[in-house]
Amino acid sequence: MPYSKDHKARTRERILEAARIQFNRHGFDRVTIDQVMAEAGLTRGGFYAHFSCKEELFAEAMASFLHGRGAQWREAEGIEPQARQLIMAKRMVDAYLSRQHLEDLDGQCPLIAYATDTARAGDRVRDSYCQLVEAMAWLFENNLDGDESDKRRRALSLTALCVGGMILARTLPESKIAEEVRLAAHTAATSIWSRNGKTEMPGNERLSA
Amino acid sequence: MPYSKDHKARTRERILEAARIQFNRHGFDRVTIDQVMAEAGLTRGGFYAHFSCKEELFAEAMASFLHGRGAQWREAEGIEPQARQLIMAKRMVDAYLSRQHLEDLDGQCPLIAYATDTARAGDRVRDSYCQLVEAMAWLFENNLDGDESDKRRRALSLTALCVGGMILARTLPESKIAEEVRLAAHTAATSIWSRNGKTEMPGNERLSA
DNA sequence: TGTACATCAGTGAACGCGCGTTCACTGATGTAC
DNA sequence: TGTACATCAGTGAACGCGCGTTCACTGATGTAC
Repeated sequence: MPYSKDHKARTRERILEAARIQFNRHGFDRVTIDQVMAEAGLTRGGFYAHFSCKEELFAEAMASFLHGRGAQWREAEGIEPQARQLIMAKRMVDAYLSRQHLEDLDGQCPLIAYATDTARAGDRVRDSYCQLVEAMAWLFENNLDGDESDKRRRALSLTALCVGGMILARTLPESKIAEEVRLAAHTAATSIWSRNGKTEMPGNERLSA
Repeated sequence: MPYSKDHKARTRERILEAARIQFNRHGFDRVTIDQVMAEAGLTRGGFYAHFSCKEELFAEAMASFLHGRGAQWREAEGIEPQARQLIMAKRMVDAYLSRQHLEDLDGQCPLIAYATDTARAGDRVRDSYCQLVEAMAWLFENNLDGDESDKRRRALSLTALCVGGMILARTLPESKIAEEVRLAAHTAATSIWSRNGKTEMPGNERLSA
């Protein structure tokens, strides 16, 4: 057994991290395998010893966020999943919708950067995306007050608001409105996490169909 | 002057409509000019008599939505911009977050389908995107109650919630959670449009920086 | 301790393909006479 | 009314380039003896 046991595993991690950053910056289609491998200090040919195809790399890079860069981020922001207190949900919302997070293109949450690419990709990629949504919703849900179904609903709407607000702010040209959207989303999110108990139900039958 | 006056203009519209649909389905990078032109009943070479490059086509196709397919959609949903009544904001929210809209990939709002592609494109494309955001926020703003700055804020957060909820619902694998997100976003949006007066302000100084 | 060997992570040239863009040409149409 | 002509929207072959993927090879390293 040449090379130490975890030699290949560490190389794989390097490729994944390089890929995650490149995909964040340029999107799936505009990142080449050459680019990723070069960024990881390797050459093209070695790629297929680690991944079966480019799309698998994408799915794995997205999945790596949760326990990699995402965990660092949660730690830095003082987000402890098990805390189970309202203050934690607020901290999440504040950090997620912060200007720092908006500007940190390399470290940004994949839910923001990969949405459209994922919608057009295969099941494996979409499953990775789904797991991140579940993880984010879970973090919110476990740190809200109220009855179960209401907590779940509010957690999911917070997720939609955080991700949606950041996607818009990132997509709009750097201007007044991008900031306005981010801040408006934050205000609305603050209002959702601080409101306990019931919210109005939609009255449109098409929606509950 | 061979060909009637508006002959070329009509051809251009055909190309734009074909492009809008193809971009909705497959995204900017995966749509070829061949594909668009064939869909419009033309051949490759004629393209550059109408547009200077592929990205210009993208910007124009997005811009064409507002007065084209988007106008049809608003009409079908009974959304009259000038109505200035709360019920109109509700109708917008209901229609935007409806299952019909989610499933109508070809007619879907570009804010949902083009977000990530736009974030990586040039100024012209981003300006088109910005105009659509402004238009949507304007529609909300003019149909809400409350003081001006509060209306604006709620209009922008409704926009973020509608777009974000739909992007997530579209990106997640077809499953329970995709529906949950869409419905949760709708519940939260309903709560925002029906709430008049002040909402809590964020308490984090970083956000107002 | 030192040497030969087997393993396999990584290399880099090559393949095949498709795409954006260009350009010389065609042919349908409105107009001048 | 009919014909020759000018215009220019649209054609389709060709160019140049880059990318995902393959594959025969290299060479660094741990192990057996």
